[in-house]
Amino acid sequence: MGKRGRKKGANGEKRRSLLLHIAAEEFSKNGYHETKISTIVQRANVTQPSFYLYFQSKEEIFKELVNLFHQKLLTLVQQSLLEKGLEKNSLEEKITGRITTIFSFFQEHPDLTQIGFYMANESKEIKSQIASQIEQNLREEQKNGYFRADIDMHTVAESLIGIIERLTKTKLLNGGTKPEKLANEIVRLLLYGMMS
Amino acid sequence: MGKRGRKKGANGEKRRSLLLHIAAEEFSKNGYHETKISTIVQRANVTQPSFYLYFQSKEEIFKELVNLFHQKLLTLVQQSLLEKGLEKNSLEEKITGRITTIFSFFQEHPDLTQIGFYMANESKEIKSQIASQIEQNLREEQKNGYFRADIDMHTVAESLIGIIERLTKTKLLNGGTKPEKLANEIVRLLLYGMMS
Amino acid sequence: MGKRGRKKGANGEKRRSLLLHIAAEEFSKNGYHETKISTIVQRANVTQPSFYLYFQSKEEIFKELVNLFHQKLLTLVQQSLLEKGLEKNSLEEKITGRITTIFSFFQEHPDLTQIGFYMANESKEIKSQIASQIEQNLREEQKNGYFRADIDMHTVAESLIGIIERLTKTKLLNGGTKPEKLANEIVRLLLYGMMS
Amino acid sequence: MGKRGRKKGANGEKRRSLLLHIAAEEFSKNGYHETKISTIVQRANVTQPSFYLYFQSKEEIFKELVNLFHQKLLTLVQQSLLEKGLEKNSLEEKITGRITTIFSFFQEHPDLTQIGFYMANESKEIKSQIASQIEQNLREEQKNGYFRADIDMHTVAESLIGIIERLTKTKLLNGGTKPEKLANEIVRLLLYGMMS
DNA sequence: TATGAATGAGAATTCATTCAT
DNA sequence: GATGAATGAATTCTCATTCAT
Repeated sequence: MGKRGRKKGANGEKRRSLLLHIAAEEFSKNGYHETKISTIVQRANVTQPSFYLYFQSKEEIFKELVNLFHQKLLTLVQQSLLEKGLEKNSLEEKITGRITTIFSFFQEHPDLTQIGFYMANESKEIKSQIASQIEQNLREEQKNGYFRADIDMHTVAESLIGIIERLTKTKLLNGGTKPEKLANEIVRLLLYGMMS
Repeated sequence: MGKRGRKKGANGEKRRSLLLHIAAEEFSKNGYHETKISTIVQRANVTQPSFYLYFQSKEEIFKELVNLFHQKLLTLVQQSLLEKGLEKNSLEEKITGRITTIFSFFQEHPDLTQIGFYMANESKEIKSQIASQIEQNLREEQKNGYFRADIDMHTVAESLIGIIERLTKTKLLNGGTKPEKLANEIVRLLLYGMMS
Repeated sequence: MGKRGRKKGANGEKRRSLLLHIAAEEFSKNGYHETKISTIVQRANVTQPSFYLYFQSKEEIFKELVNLFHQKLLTLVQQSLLEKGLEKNSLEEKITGRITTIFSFFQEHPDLTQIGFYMANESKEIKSQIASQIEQNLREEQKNGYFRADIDMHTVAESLIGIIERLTKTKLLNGGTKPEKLANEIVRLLLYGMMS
Repeated sequence: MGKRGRKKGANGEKRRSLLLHIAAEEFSKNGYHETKISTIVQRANVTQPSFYLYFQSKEEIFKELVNLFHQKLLTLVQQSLLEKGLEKNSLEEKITGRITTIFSFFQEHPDLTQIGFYMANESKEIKSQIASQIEQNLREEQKNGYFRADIDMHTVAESLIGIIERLTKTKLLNGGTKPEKLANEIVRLLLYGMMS
């Protein structure tokens, strides 16, 4: 009996989580509108009303996935700033480390990334937030004389987001390039430029 | 004679073009699925069947807009390579010129850009095509010794696309930054890097 | 001027007749509902409103084709009864001749036959009429002692119609069997039966 | 247990079957195109989407009816060949029995017959199949010397199908003539012919 | 808690037919 | 007489969501 009570909840959590997982896959693969609740529940071996036991609506489950992504990413970025190990590194290493972290995260959560970073309406704000975070860091370092003073760090931060956005799609998720390598390349490009 | 020549389609062409224009706005603003044929025709003061007089389906009109964008962009990029004026310029000026051209084009056709560069399935290929074009140019210039030999031009080209993609959204179409300024900033960034 | 007046009418007749011909083909091939006015006018190189210059509606042109078939068939059957040549023939030859006439007619007008004999609502009545005509003939001959008295000529007539109906489809229009041969076979079957 | 077993679908099956039944009536009465889903669901006291709960499309439900007819008819014809009772009968009785069986079936399922035997595209093949079955039987009996050797059994089989087709419409379904009587008449006609 | 069954609300598309010139 | 353009009126089908049990 006690068992029953616990079991139920546990099962419920499992189901919810399964639905969430499958939904992520479907949204990521097919987009919001092309994803059907019917498909999700079928894949989860659950009836349609059950779905609504766990989620209020299609939009709601989508939002939840977006928030999940957002949360995780935010935590990550904030932690990344605090990492002790970085302190001993050179500036280049530091920056590369941070970007690697982001790429790694994207690689580990391709579906969430696809949803939260590319498909959601909130993507805009999520990116802005990250961009803003990056900008702050860079400004700090610029103030410390590491970077040329005539560079607009807003543009740099936005550019970096753009690069990450693009390379994540073309080289990380598709091409399977390693996060470290990717980070390295773009940091060198941005730090030293292309001129010989 | 004049009458005869105009006989077929003058009016129809106008309607068609109006529908196309409105559709571009709607798709651009609301996305494919949220755009309803009913809205388009209402705005054009036409009945629904009229729509099907000019376009085979919702998908078809969307595709037409994507193709329009693709065509125009391709022409632009190819012309941009041939422009005489550029010959006398320095490398930096040349590259800046080319990127300015792209930004200007996007600015002139915000709806088409939104559709063809961001929303369409074909976007992937369109960007790849442009990236590939850019890569070729850069390689050439690299061969001529303008750029460091150890830089992977594929990554650079992709990065550039990413930057363009992002800045177009955040600074060009939204913020109203001038194409020239934008191009200038990113070219300087990529050529000389951030290091002081 | 006189020329013009005549020309117009002549052209009109030609067009009308062309439309009628094409319509027959389309109806025969695709059935009533699957046949689109748009297809007919396209094939005839005519605009849609022109169609309505010659025919009141889709139904009307279909009916006209049915009537055409009906008329021709009726004329044929009535003539067939009067044919002098038959008088000298034996009964078997006479009957065979009549049926051959019908098969030949169907073979010459496959589209009209398909429409009037198989597709139209009126088919029922057309067939009944022919059946009734045949029945009368047979009764006459029965009265004259040619046929067994205990045979119900209504059933025979209906059966004959059924046979004609079926063989026209399977052996005449499709298989290309000759009208004479077909008529011969079924007349011998009906007259002498299968028993050895 | 009983409850559990019934749990899934009892009600649904009823609805489905009701829809199927009504659809048969509508198709049979009005033909494929004139039959509207809206009419079917109205008559079944169900909303339109419910229809799509049970059938994929209008075409699908039509096909299902055709298959139903086909299946039943096939089973019937095959069983009819095996019937023990026939063995003791004379040839005439045997054949009459078989044809009676077919007529009876048509009489019991007038809507399915109308659909599967007259309206469907597959009708052609269904009839061919039956014709072929009949032909085989007759050939066998011909080989055994019951029938004249110079008779083409293909033509006979096709003729018989034609007769059945026609008499079913005019005398069985409309006129209400008894299957036995009908079968008797046509068998006698075909076996002994009309000549006195 | 779970599910079989149902539906409200809408969306795209089709086609015969007719204006207006 | 002819046509480019337009439309009224349907019709099939979809899908997220919710009853009733």
